[in-house]
Amino acid sequence: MTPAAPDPSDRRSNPSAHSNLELEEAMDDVLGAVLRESGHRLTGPRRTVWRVLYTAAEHLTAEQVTERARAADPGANRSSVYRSLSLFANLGLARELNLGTDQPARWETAHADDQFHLVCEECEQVVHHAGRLVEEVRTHLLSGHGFTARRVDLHVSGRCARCSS
Amino acid sequence: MTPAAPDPSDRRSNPSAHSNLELEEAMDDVLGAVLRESGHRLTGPRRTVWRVLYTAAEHLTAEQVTERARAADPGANRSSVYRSLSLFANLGLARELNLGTDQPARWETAHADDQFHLVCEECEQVVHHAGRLVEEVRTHLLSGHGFTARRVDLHVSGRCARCSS
DNA sequence: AGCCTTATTGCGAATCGTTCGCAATAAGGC
DNA sequence: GCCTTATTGCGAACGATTCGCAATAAGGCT
Repeated sequence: MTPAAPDPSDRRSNPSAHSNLELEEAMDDVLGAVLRESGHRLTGPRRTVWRVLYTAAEHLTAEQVTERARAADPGANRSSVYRSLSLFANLGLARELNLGTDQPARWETAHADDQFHLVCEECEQVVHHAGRLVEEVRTHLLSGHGFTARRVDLHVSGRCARCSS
Repeated sequence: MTPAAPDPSDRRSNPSAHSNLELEEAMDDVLGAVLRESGHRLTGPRRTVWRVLYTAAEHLTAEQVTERARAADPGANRSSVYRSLSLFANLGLARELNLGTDQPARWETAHADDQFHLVCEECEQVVHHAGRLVEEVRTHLLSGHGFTARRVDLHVSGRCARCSS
């Protein structure tokens, strides 16, 4: 039931290493393949949103995605951005994260969810942190409690090394 | 900086074991002490909200807290409930949890945060799960990365043993 | 017990992220 | 190129939460 979720993190390399054209084609290929396979259409707005997400280093709010999308296509529409984002989430291409009620949701390209998020309360930076920890949680819950984890969200807030002065 | 957070879970026992009066007095004592110590007033609305939270088995939304508060005091006000809840959170008496953008926030009495939440997607039940895991995360992050974790949120969604059929 | 100060309440209006309805548009199969 | 129908764009609607402000009541003081 869970669609293939390509991990694009390793493709987010220095753009100057490849021609823009190549990069764009590569992004479109990923998107086009997943959309076609799931019976959806590859449209302009979806391509734009996907490119924004794909080339973003950080986690973006829907609003930020919209702004950046407008840089490429001034007519980019908020509703469509939301629709694209949630479609991508359903297809396993993107992931929504909630850091708190006060904060709007953030979006990122999907990655295996055995990573977690560290938020520094001082510099407000959000970093991914890979580790086997999430995998441990999974197996522990399954073997010890019969609970099959589909999604694991580990969110830690505190102070990063730099800000601990 | 983190105020004392009494763990009420073990007091949430069968009400018939104690007189209602005793229970209510005990609840008020906890609340009154924390409020007084932090320079706040013990008011009717706060008492009502606290009792609701304290005697609730599950995690309640602000709306649910309001409903239940109205059972005790028909004039209970939504805004005041929100204000009480967030005050309690600041004082370490309560904790807000966010299970997703689509869901409104849930509230519970504070407990040591070395517990995490399992949400079954089938029966929609939310269970606490105690464990040393969160503590492990803390020490790992600190020693390995210099990151001082203040708050750890571990939220797992999937299927509980009963619903895995 | 009564008074005074000022924190807290209650009310409605405002905010803001997100979703929806629907007519207009454009993908992609034929 | 044509036709079907998924998708868009627009604005309005929604729902959780917050805010402003006048009215109220805690709790210290006498």
